Amino acid sequence: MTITERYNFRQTEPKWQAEWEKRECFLAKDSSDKPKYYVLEMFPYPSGRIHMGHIRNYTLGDVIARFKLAQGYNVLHPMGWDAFGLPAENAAIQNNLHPGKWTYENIASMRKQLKPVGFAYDWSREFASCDVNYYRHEQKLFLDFFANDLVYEKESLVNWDPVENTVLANEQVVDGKGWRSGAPVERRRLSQWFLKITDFAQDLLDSLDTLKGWPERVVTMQQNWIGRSEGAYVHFPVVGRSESLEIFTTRPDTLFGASFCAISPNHPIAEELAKTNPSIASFIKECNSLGTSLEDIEKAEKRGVDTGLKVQHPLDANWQLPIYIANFVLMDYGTGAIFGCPAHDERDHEFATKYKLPIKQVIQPEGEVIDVSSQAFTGDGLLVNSDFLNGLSVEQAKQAMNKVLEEKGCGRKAITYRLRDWGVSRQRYWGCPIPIIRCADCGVVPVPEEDLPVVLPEDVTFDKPGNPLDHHPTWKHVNCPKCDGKAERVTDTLDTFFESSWYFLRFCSPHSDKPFEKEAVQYWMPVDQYIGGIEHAVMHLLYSRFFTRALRKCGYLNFDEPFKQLMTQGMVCHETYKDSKGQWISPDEIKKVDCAFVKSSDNSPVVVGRSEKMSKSKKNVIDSDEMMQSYGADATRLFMMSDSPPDRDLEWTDMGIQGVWKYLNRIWKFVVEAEHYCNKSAQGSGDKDQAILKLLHKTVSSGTVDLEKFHFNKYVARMREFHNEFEKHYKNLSAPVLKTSLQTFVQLLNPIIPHITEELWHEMGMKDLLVHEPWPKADSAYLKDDTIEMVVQVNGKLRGSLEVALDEDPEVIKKIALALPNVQRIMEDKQVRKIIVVPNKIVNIVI
RNA sequence: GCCCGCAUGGUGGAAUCGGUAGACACAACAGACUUAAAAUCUGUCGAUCGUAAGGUCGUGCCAGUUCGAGUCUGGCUGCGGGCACCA
Repeated sequence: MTITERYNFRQTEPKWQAEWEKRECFLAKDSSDKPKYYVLEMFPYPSGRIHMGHIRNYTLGDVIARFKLAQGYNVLHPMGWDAFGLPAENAAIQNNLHPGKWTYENIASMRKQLKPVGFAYDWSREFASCDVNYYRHEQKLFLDFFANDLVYEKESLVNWDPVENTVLANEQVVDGKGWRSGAPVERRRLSQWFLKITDFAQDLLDSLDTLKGWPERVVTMQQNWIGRSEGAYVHFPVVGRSESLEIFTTRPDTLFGASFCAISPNHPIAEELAKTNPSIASFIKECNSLGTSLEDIEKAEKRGVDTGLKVQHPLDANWQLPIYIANFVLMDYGTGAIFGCPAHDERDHEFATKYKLPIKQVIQPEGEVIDVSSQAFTGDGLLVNSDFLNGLSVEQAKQAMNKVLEEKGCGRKAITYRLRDWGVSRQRYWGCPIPIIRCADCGVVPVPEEDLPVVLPEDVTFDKPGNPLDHHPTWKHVNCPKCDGKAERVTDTLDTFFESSWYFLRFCSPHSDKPFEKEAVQYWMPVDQYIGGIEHAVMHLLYSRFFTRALRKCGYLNFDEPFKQLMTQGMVCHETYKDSKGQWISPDEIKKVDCAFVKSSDNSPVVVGRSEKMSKSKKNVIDSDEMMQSYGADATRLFMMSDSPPDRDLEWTDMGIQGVWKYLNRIWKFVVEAEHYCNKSAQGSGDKDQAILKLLHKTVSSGTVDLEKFHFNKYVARMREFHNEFEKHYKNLSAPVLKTSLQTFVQLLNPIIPHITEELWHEMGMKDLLVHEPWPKADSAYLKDDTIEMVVQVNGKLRGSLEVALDEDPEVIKKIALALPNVQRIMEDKQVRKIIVVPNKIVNIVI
């Protein structure tokens, strides 16, 4: 076998990677005559191994980067590490390793895995967010936010493990218990730092309309997350007390249908009552054992306890309502108190039925009989049993009620948002220290800028629970920058979403001694194409949108939206397997015998399960290194791109990667052979030349559109279609047509399989690198057809087809269609009622 | 519980604006080459009736709009993502 017969990726791939690096093909220049293009994939958490989900994410970005490079853009395509986070601390506890050591070792091994895939990254811009040179700037940004009134401190609820005396992440609460101690968690108040994202709620909502390049579902999810609602605050005087209970409602129109008020278990009144009332205290304790996760709270059975307290109806002094403490009322939303109208709200209805509270109908839909005792009616209608609101529509009633509430001084119209301010305090070591000092005399004192960075101490221990920064013997003890008296650092670190909210700005000028250079950000931002998982649809993307607004307020930049276009990719899945004992087993522990899988070790039968997201727990992870070794980067890349569209899940299969590998060899063999054929001075026929040129230009034209829309799987299919046709006829082409067609074909494949195409380009005797070649352009002269095929239907059913000139007269088409034998046969002697002609597409005869 | 998606042959998917359902592949089957296997090449490949021409059914389920629905509307079912301290 000669070298040209089989493609040797083990030699080729490293060779061209070295060449690209040597010639600095992918270094982004901070100024250029070319238009700029910033393509970014969500930077990875350095968990230790590159998995297939990473490879898919980065291949998507890489194909775009290479395509845009060829199209003549100045491309920025960077890579870095989202390196702070909980897993590093867990590893530290388990293996007695420093989180920093663990993290940097992981980064090194992941970088080593990533390089052989041949991504067109500008590696000179790489950084890890746990580098002091990254987080020192983050501290500066925090201080600027502080100075610009975007930071404040307030008490909020956390999950507390009473045995370990530690704050737990939601993930660390399993069935209401601490994951290590097994102790039931408690909700506990803790003073925490918050960013005022709600200052921008309306703007974050309004600007979503401008994000035309975002998937609609992500926009909808953000809209719902921000959750603007118009309603009213209403004061209910508490009977026998001087205070009143303030509630928020979106349905002031139903105020005359009120039958109870409910407050959160964490409402001040509830907590006060708990001090003297043991049954209330135990109910609150039970509610608190649910932890802080909204999901758990809302899934739990709706329960309440009567406080014994009564409120007066704001519009009728003789009407009293009970106050309940209810487990579904959240302290974080509105005022932590609601009024219940069971007839017109499902949750209130459920609650009222359970505690035998009155259900009073106040809305009557027109021309419909309803029974609110059995089911809440939430639709539109006219107000009844409601004093001055009677006869009004829901919308009119809302306005009328708001007006009266305001006049009587017992309420006011208000707009609220579901969005809450962003709590950024974490009681953990492996994060960016919050640069604040507490002084007994001066209070809260920000760390002076010249004292930055506040560096994480290296000498920490993880032998006891809680925050090592808090335990550290010396770190937190400092002198107050104002009065020089004894003071303490805040030992909380920032939420890791903080790092990922501005890293895309840092990539524009990663070596700057400021957070970023204004000019560089001005030039590169916004990110033209951002790519990552749908799981980040709300939080990360919303925080980043908030950050640019906050930075704008601080004078750092002058735009609001960081990501012009967004692509959300699906997961990488694999079949799952279980052995005869029902234990998960991995794909490399099994083998195929007579169409069924058995365990390699003992030939026992294996149960094949459905395809699921690759995860360690289900043992269906395919190692990227193994694929690199067996099939190489191009094959892995091609498989990633050719099967599923980017936003859907991709199922990794052994057969699939093998098929792609075979195809790479077919490309190799074909191009090499055809190239030889060029030199045999082939004599082509004009007909075949024209036909292949037509197909070639059509392929270039529609292929370019596919790439622009990120329809990579269709793009690959189109290339194969062209290849199939080309391979059939290449021996009948003239040498010049064969040559250009081959070159264009190789070039079109380049963004997806860059190594083999670079090698073929070289084999074809081209002097420069293929990555330097401009993207091919389609000649419109080849794109038009003179005649087209039209389909003929009778009553919407396919009955035949006809070939006519482009834009043929509809009357002519009708005649030809009616004359078709199959149409004649179906019609028999029936009358034509109507004929619909859709130009150049279809004829439908209605009989 | 709430919010957001998705569902097309044995499998992954294609169908640009409501206009030929199944492009391009994978698997399978048959054949060629081979001592044999692999590789490669050729052919078949939604179901069903029919010798064929051709017909009927078919895009998770039930309705609806339309000359025409995978695509639009309403109602379900199943699966997935998110729910604020996993990243």
